[in-house]
Amino acid sequence: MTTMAVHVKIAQERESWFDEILRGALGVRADTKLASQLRLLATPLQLRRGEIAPLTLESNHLVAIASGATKLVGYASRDREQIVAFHFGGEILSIPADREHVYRLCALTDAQVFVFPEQVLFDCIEHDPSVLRRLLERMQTALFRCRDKALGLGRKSAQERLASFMLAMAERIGSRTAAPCVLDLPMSRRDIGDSLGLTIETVSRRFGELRALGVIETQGRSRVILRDREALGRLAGHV
Amino acid sequence: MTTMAVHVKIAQERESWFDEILRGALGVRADTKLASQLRLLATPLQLRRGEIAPLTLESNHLVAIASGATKLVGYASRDREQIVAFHFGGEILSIPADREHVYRLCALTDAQVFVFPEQVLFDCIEHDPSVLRRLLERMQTALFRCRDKALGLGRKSAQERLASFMLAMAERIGSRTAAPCVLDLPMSRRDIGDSLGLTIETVSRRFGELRALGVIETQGRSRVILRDREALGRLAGHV
DNA sequence: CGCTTAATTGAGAGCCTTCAATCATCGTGG
DNA sequence: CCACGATGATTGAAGGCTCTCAATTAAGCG
Repeated sequence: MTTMAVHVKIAQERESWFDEILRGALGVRADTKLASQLRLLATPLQLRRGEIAPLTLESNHLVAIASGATKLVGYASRDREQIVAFHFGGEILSIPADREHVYRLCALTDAQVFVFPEQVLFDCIEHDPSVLRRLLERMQTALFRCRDKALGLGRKSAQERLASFMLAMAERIGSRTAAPCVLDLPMSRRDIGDSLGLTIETVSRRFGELRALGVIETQGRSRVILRDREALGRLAGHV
Repeated sequence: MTTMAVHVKIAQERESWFDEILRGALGVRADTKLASQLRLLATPLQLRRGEIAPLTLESNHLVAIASGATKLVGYASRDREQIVAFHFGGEILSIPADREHVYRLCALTDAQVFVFPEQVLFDCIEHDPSVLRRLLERMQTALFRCRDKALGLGRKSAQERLASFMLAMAERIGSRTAAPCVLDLPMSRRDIGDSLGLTIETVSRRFGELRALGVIETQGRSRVILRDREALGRLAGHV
C-alpha cells in the first residue's frame, strides 16, 4: 500500500469514528447540518500510550473518546497525581481550564479522541435540546461517579477502595459474556493507586490479599478474574 | 396577626423564593408558561437545622436551595459519613437514586428548598435550550468542584485539605467587603471533618496550628477570619 | 447562671507510606 | 525460539500521619 493510500485509510477511519461518536455520545446523526458543524469544530488527536493530550489550559474543553482508554489526572503538586476519572471509547468528558489545580488527559492505550472548545460547542448545540440533554445526562453520570470516588477516598480503607474499583471496572469494561467476569485492565498498578489515593505497594498488598481470599485471580499484569462478586461487594462496603 | 394571616404570609414568601430560584438558578422568568409548569412540579420543603430532606430513593431528584445551607452526605456504612458537597441558597443540585451508596441532603441551617423529580423536569425544559444549558453549566461546576475534592481527599494532608477548604468557602460565602476576609461557617467541626475525610479531633488540631501560624483567627465556634490568604494558598498546595 | 453540646487537648494504636530489595512480566534482539 | 534486559509488580521492615479513646475546656442557649 502506498503512503498516500495509508493516509487516506487513516482519514476514512477517523471519519467513521467521528460519526460513531456523534451518534453514540451526543445522539447526532451524521447527515445533519449540526454534524458537519461539529466536524469543523473538532480537533482530532491520535494519542499514543502514555501521551498527554496537548490542550491549551485557557478555556474548558470537551473531549470525545473515539477509541482507547484514558485517565484524567489532577495534580496536587508536581509529584502527587490523583486520577479523578477513567474514560473509555464512546464516552465524552469535560476538562476544566486552569483553576487552583491543573488537570490533564493522558492516554492509557493508544487512543483516538476529538477535542471541542466547550463554549463554541455549547453555542452550536444551543438549539438542539436533545443533544443538550444527552450531554447533561453524561455530565450527571460523571458527577455521580465522582461523588462515589470522593466517598471512597474520604471514608474507605484500602481494601474497600480496591474492591469498589474492581466492581466499577467490571461494570464498565468487564466481559459481559463470561460467567466469572474477566477484566483486562488497561491501567497499571500505579494508575490504580493514583486513582484510589494509595501507593503501588499498598495496591499490590491488597491485591495479594484478595487473591489469598480466593475472591479474585490474576493472570499476568493486566488480567483479573472476579471469582466471587458477592464477596467483593461485601468487601467494598456496598451495604 | 391571626394564624391564617401567618400562613398566607409564609405562602407568599415561598412564592417569591420560588420565583427568585427560577430566575437565578435556571434563568426562567416568573411570568412564563414554563414557570407555572415548574411551580406545579415543585415540592416545597421547609427544612429545619439538622433535618434530612425526605426524598424517595427510587428516582433522581433535582433540588433548588432557596435559602439556607445544606450538605449532601454519602454513606460508606451506617457510621461513616462523607459530605460530598455543600450547597447554599440560590444553588441547584442533583441527588441520585439508590446506587451502591445512599446519598442524603441534610440542612445545616433552616432552609427552604424546592424538590423536582429529575426526569419530569428534564422533559419540561426539553424545549428550552437556554434553561438546559444553564443546568448543564451548573452540573459542570458541581463536577469540577467534586474533582477538586477527590484530588484533595486522595493526595493532600490534613493541613492542606483544611487550608483548601477555607479558601473554597471564602470564595463561596466569604464577606466580599471586609479586607481581612470574614467567614461565618454554617457547618460544625464534625461537618468539616466529614467533608475533608478527617475526624473532628484532627480538624481541631489543624485549626489550632493555622491559628498558631497567624494565618487565621477564630471567634466563637463559627467565625473564622483569614489573616493571610497568600500563606493559606501555599499551605493548600495551590501551586 | 447553669446545663448541654461542641471543641480542644493528650496519649497510644493502627493503617498506610516510605525506603529498599527481590521477583515477575513482557518486549526485544540474537 | 529463547535469552536478556528493562520496567513493573511484589514483598519486607521501619516510620509517620491520622485515628481512637479519654479527659478537659469552651461556647451557646434557656
